[in-house]
Amino acid sequence: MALAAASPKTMSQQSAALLRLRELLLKGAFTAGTRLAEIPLAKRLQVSRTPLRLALVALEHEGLVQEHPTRGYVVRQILRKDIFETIEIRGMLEGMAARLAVERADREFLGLGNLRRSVNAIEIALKTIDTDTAGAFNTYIEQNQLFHQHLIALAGSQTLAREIDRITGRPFAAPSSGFISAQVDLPRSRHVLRMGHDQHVAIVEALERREAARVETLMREHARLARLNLEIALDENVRTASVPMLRLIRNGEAA
Amino acid sequence: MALAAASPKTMSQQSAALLRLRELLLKGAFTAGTRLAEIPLAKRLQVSRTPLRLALVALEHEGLVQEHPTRGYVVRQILRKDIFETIEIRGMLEGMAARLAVERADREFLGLGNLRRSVNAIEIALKTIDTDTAGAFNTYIEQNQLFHQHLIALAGSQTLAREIDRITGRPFAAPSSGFISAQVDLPRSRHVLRMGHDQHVAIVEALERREAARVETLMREHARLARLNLEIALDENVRTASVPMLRLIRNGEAA
DNA sequence: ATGTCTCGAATTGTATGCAGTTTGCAATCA
DNA sequence: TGATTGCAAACTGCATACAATTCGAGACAT
Repeated sequence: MALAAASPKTMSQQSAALLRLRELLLKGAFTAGTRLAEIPLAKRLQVSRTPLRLALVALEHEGLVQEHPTRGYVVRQILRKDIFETIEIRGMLEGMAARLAVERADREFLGLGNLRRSVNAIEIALKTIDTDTAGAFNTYIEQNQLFHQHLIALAGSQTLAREIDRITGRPFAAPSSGFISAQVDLPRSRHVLRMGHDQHVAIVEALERREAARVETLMREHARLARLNLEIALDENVRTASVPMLRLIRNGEAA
Repeated sequence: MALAAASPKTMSQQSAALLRLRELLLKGAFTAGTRLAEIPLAKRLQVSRTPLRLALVALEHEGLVQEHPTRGYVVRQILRKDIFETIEIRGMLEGMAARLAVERADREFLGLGNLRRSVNAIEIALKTIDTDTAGAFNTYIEQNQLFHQHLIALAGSQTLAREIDRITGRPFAAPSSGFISAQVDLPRSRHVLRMGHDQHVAIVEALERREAARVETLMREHARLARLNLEIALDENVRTASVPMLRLIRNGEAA
């Protein structure tokens, strides 16, 4: 076999399976609860069953699939509740990161420049939001991601960074370009961008002043924008055709 | 203890490998950085390489082992810094759990009885701490674990419970019987028990009064006792013979 | 003596065969 | 008609063989 045509370098089959399967899951290619039969899935991903198995174990720890008691793995269903809680957890962790950044007295915030750059870029983009809505959204998503990355780096905690990474990978836990840009047309979503920007400004200010408790609270609240976004999307019935991942969401209790 | 999730009847080879290897790692059977060669390890764990591999993937996500870029897995080294950060994260998450417990207005805290029972049991045990030190320690460890479990259950968040479980499984992130009981003879450690108990009392009180912010802060601080414990152990040079896991800890930066 | 290159042994990553279960279907019975 | 049981197909979990890499030892050149 070894038809590694698609991979640029020599990527292990396991990584290939992991990446491709994760992408499929996040794209919502399966409905919640679907059994992931190994043989057809292996064929689809162009790997054999062994590396696929390894990928499934990894994805279980990422919370995207679930071990079926008697039979392999199934696509994990995502309850709204789960998403909201995950967002809240992300807020806690990023809040902690912001606090740690302040508490590290050793560095003189050399990294604040990066944060300011992102904030400025968003500020400029937002001025043209009515004429170039898509562009403003794209800039926001891009620079927002950088903002968060830099802030987490400032915390100087490898451990925390890892955890945030894990959480952020969960569906809808953090703004993803595919999801957000589906909402470009909604006025309410535009307003969310402005709110996010204003929060960024406040966060940078709090960091400058070394206001640890404040910046922690601000980051927590900032994370909750993801919740607001999701609620808007569900309210407005964003067509699931453009965001098939939405189909994974269930309202009620666990089924 | 969802970490011990396994079917009692037919334990899969994978679960067996996972449990036994985790135990070995947490016992400090390997020094940090040791390469985990598959063939001898498989022999030692009485499983074949395939399930062992799956267990290693799982353990990587738990943070106990690390993938070597070119060659299998190595035992992850634990920096003091990592431990302290992990403890802090646990405090954040448990604080969130306590807050959620308060915020859930639907239940009338039916579970507070469990918490009170644990608190009372510890209270009684502490009265005999000078005559039956070991017994008091054991009771504390046992009931403390229950206390935390019940509190987390009160939060009613499966997602959060999972994350806390993950974090708690990390070495030294939470009081473990093997570690704590090695400190029975230290007066400072006895004092830590009393502090922990006093905090439990305050936590229950805050829950009763539905003081969300207070209980969150209390839980955070409560987690930091684990840090204090570790520092005492390192200060007093608790013999690594009795807690070989201590050998995994390194002080400096990543090596 | 030090550094580099080559070759061999050992180890990992992958594929696949096999056995034990589970599931779905169908036939039988109430 | 509905439920139950038995059977066959399919699938998972595991072990192992095979191939591709990597590491180390030793020789050779500088």
